[in-house]
Amino acid sequence: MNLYHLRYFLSVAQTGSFSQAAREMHVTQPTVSSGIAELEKTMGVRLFNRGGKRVVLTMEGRTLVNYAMQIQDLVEEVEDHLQRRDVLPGEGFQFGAIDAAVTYLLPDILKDYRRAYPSVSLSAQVAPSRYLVDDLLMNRSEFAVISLPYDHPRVETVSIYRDSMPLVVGAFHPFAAQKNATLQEVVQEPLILFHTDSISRKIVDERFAEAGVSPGVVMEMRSPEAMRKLVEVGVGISFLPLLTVQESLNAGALKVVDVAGVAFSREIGVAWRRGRYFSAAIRYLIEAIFEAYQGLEVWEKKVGIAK
Amino acid sequence: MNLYHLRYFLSVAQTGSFSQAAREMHVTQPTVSSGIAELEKTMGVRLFNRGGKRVVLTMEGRTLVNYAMQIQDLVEEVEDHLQRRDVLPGEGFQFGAIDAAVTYLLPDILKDYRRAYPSVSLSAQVAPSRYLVDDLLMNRSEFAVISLPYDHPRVETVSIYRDSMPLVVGAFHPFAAQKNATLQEVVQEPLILFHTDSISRKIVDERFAEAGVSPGVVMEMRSPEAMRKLVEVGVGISFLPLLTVQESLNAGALKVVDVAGVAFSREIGVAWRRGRYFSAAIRYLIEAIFEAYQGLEVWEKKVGIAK
DNA sequence: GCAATCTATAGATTTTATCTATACATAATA
DNA sequence: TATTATGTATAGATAAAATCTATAGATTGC
Repeated sequence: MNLYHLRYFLSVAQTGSFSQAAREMHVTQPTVSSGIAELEKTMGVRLFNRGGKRVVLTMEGRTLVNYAMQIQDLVEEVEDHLQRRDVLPGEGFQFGAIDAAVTYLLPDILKDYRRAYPSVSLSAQVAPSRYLVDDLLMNRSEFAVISLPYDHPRVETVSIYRDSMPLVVGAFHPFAAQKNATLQEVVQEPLILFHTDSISRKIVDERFAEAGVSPGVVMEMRSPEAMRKLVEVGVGISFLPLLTVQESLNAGALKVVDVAGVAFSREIGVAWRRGRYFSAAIRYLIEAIFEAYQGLEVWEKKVGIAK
Repeated sequence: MNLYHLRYFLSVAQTGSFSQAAREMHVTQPTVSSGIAELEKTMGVRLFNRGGKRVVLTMEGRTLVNYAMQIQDLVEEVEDHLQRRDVLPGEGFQFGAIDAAVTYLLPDILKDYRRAYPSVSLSAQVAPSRYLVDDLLMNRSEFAVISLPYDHPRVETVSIYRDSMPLVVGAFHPFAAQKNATLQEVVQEPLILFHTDSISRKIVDERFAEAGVSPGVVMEMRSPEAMRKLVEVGVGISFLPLLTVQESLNAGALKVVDVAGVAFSREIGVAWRRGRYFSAAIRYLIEAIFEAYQGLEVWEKKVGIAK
């Protein structure tokens, strides 16, 4: 059974003539003849009664017409859907994002996205970068918004946002008054830092190492929000992304303290498995992120405009 | 797009592996690869993300899975239906029959048939033989039960029933008492005969012609039932099929009168367009007719046992 | 009966599908 | 970090199929 033969069959059924169907299908009459013959052979039934000016469907032929039309409709429908890159209702995809991204960078973009693709269900996985990268490598996520840098032979990244990661202290901490401090002073204080498997922590550690000092860590956590709270109530001080603490700064619950000669910052970027193909609905979201921030050109170069 | 490729595709989607799908489909892995590649090319989208131990469907791939499964189901269903010669609900066929056949010969057979094929809708066309043959030639009926003989190069016939066609008179007609009459006596009486385009009439005319007499026809009709009534009330006398008048004879409303030396009879048979293919549901009915009466062997010889 | 029109068939040709062999990439393992 | 096992992609050869041309055989309509 062959989709072309089905098409010939329907045309014959409709026109009542092999010759006319052949003209309609832009093939020769023997082609239609053998197509029908092949169908009849595999089905083991006669589909038409010949021998007149017109051929007439048998009962089995009428049965096949019923099915063939349905099959044909489905084939046309799916080709149409796919070629227009329509998304089936209920269809969706998964992506990853770190806490800061999903909380501060993406909300507006996701809101717009829902308007553009209302039928696409989005599933955002929120976790530390390294877990998100695992998902990428296992093909469980389409892409992820993670902390950079992240070096892996099978992962590509494009930066979209550089976020400073200043030293923040509670409003009543001694540093709050003096507005700046040296690294030597800082390591004397109880520090609340990200867990060692986080990229932000790695950045902090690198700066300390460059300066030849080692911090007195009192707590390690994975949740920046929790860390913010702890700093606010004076449990310790911390280097936290500006995105995370902006509100507390505005409210006066936290204060930024310059650390002489050392700038802490981390980048946030989009990461994906190298060579991955992006469906139109997914590419739309990624490109909306780049448009809102930066990196569209780099992305286009890496993925290839042609797509 | 090709049904085999769709099958490969579904297998890959299910197993997450081209190689495994190939093993499942009993083809080589490159066959699956090129099948998927061909689908992707004609659709213009990527269906799988490769590059891992397992391949993973893209959104478009998931869409195609949806459709491919439906298409596959329909294909299997129709193949099953046709190979088992099942009849789709509401499907049916048309056949022709003369009045006497549909009234006296077929009722029990049709009743049995409804039990064997309850979902098949039968449409019986009741008309004089020559019109029924027109339907056969135009492929509007599958077969017809008509009066014989009927000679046409494109129509085959098999006799199933020989019906005598005696002279019948009303209970109070003078002939009723004497039990027999000569043709010379008969032509003096007002005769009610079938219309000239009927086969039964032709038979009667031939007998008269052989005897060298010509009847005094007072009425020509197409309805044997109406003729029976007219004879009963004494409008005239008639040669009518025994099937038609049996009840009236039993009731005493009509009497049979032997006509010296002349036997009138007509045959009823099944006719079909030469070379016609019969669906199983139709053949079943025809063969039920032959089994109930006669002619099964002749039919099988003419149609071919192989079918 | 004849011309026109239809379907079937045979044989040649082209296209498509499949296979074998192998390259290349990735993931797991030592 | 190299190695092995397992996957997919690709090139070229082969097999299968679909299609075409040409023509025969049949039927309808004039």
